[in-house]
Amino acid sequence: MTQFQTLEDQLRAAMPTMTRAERQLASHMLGNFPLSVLGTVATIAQDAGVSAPTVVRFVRKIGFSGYPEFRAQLHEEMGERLASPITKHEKWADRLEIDHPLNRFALRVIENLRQTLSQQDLRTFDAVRDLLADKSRSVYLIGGRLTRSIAEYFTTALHVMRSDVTLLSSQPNTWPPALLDMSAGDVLVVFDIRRYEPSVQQFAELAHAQQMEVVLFTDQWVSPTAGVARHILTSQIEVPSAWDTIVPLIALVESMLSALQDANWQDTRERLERMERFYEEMLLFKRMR
Amino acid sequence: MTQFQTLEDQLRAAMPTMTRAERQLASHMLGNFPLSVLGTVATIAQDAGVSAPTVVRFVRKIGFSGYPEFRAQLHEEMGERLASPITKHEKWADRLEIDHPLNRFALRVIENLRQTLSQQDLRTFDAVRDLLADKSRSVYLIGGRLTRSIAEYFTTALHVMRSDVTLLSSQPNTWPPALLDMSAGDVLVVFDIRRYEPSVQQFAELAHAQQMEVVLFTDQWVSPTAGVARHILTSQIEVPSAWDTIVPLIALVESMLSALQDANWQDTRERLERMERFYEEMLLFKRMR
DNA sequence: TCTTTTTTGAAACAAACGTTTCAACTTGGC
DNA sequence: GCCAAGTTGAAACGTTTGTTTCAAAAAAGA
Repeated sequence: MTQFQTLEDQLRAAMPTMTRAERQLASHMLGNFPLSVLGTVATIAQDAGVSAPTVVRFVRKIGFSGYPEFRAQLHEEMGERLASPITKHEKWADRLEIDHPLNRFALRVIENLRQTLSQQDLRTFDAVRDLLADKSRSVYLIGGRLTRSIAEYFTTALHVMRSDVTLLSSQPNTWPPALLDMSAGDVLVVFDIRRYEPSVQQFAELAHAQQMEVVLFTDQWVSPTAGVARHILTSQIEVPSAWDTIVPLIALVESMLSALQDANWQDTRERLERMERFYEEMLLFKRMR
Repeated sequence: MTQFQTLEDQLRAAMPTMTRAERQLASHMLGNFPLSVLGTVATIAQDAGVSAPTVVRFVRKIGFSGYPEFRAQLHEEMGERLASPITKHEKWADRLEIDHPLNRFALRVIENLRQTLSQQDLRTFDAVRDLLADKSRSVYLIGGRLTRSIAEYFTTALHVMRSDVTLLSSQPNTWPPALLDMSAGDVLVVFDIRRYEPSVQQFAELAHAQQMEVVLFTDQWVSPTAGVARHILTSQIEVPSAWDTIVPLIALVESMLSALQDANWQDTRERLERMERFYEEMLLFKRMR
C-alpha cells in the first residue's frame, strides 16, 4: 500500500502536494503524534480546525482506502513500538517450510506460550514462589488425566530443592487418607485443564476446608477449582488439534522452579551436590556386584 | 473514576470477581496488551472468543460507563507513554519488569523452542510419524528421571489414537520381563536428556538387538543411546538455571501427536467419541450411587 | 474584472458501532 | 433432584461513525 517506513514519514512526504486545509491538518497531526490520530474523524477535524471530509480526503491522498485503514496502520505501528520483548512477534516463521504440519502446530504453540507469559501477573507468580519456598509448609501436588504428568515433573524437580513434597497418586480413593497428614497452611498445587475433573475439584475443596493454601495451574477458561484457590496461574492452551497443548503450563512450572532456585540458591546447591553423590554411590554399588 | 494506576492493573485486579467468559476476555486482553484493546468491541469479542455484550458488561464491571470511555482511558495512557520520546522509555521500561525472573526465563525458553523447531529434520519427523501410525507395530515408551513424565504424557495421548501402547514402569527391574512381549518391528520410544541414564541406554540396546525400531528424543548433546536409534529428534534444552527445560521436547511430542491425528483422523475421531461416551457413563455411574 | 478551476465544509447518507433485550443455558443452593 | 439466581450470546435497537453529495467560497487564469 505504501513504500514509506512509518506513518509519520508518510505525512511529512505528502506535505508539498497538499492544499491549505490539508497542510493545516497534517501539521496538527505531526505536532501531536500519535495521540492526535487515535480518535475519530470528527475529533481530529475539530482539533485541527478543518472539516471531517477534509480528513477523509487527506488520508485518501496519501494512499489509504479510507480512515479505518489509516487508523489500522497507526495501531500496528503503535503496537510495535509498545511491545515488550516477550509480546513481540518475531518474523522468524518466514524461514520455515510453513506448510508442514510441524510448523503449523509449532507457530500456534509459540503463540500460546507468548501470550501465557506476557499476561502472567508477576505478583501472583511471586506469591506462589514464596509459598513454595516456605519450608515450614508441606507441599502436595495433584493433577488430572493429562496434567498428572506435569505434577509428576514438578514434584521430581521440587524434590531437589526441598523436602516435604508429595505427589498424590492417580487413584482418587487414596486421597482421603492422604488428607489426614495435611495441616492448615500446607500448600496444595492443583493442575486442572479442560475437561475439568470433578474428583480433583472435590479434593481441592476438601483441602481448602482444611485451611490449606490452594495454588491452581489452569487454562484460559479457568477450572471451577478457582473458587477455592488462593492463587491462580492461567495458561493459553488451544492449538489446532483435537486436544490442547501443555507447553505453556510446563513453561510456567519451569519458570517457577527457576525462581525458587534463585530464592534459595544456597540450600538448593547443597541438596544438588548431595544428590549427585548419592547417584554416584548407587552406580558404584551396582558395579561392585 | 478509578483508584488504580494503569488499565492493566485494573484488569488484573478484577480477575477474581470475574465470571468464566469475562476471565477469558481479560486473559486475552492482558495477553495481547495493548494492541488487543485498540480495536472495536466486535473485534475484541471475536479475538477473545466471547460475545460483544460480554465485552461491554466487562468494561462496565471494572468501572467505566461504556466501551468508548474504556478506550479513551487506554488512549490517554498510551499517549502518556508515547508522547515524549524522553519520558517514554523509562515509563515503559518500568512496566516491562524485564528483570523479573519469569521474563528472563521465558525469553530463553522461547528461544530454545524456536531453535528446536527450525532445526528439526522434517523427513525424520515424518518417518517417526509413519512408524507410530503403523498399527501392526506395538509401541513401547521409556524415560529417565525427569523425562518419564514426558513419556507418560505421550502414552496417555497416544492411547486415544491407537491400541498397543505401553509405558514402561519406572523400575528398571521390570524391564527384562517386559522385553518378552516385544517383537521385531515394534517401536521403542526413548526419552533421554542429560544426565543420561545407563539403565535406559542398556535397555535400548537390548531392544535394538531384538530388531526393534528405536526412536530417540534427546537434547542437543545427544544421548549415547543414539548409537542404536533408527530415528533421532533433538531439542535445545539449555536455560539459565541449574537444570534444563523440557518445553521443546513437549512441543515436539505434541506436534507428533497432531501429525498422527491428521494421518488417521477417521479412526482417531471414532476412538475419541467412544472415549467420551465411556467417560460420561463412568460419571453417570458415580452419580447413581 | 470575469470566467474557470479547484478547494472546502454543511448536510444527507449509509455503514459500522456500542448497547439493550431476551431466551437459552449454566451454576449454586436447598 | 429440583428450583432460583446468575451467566451468556443472538438478534434487534438506536447511536455514532466515516463517507458522499453538492453548493458556496477561494484561487487561478485570462
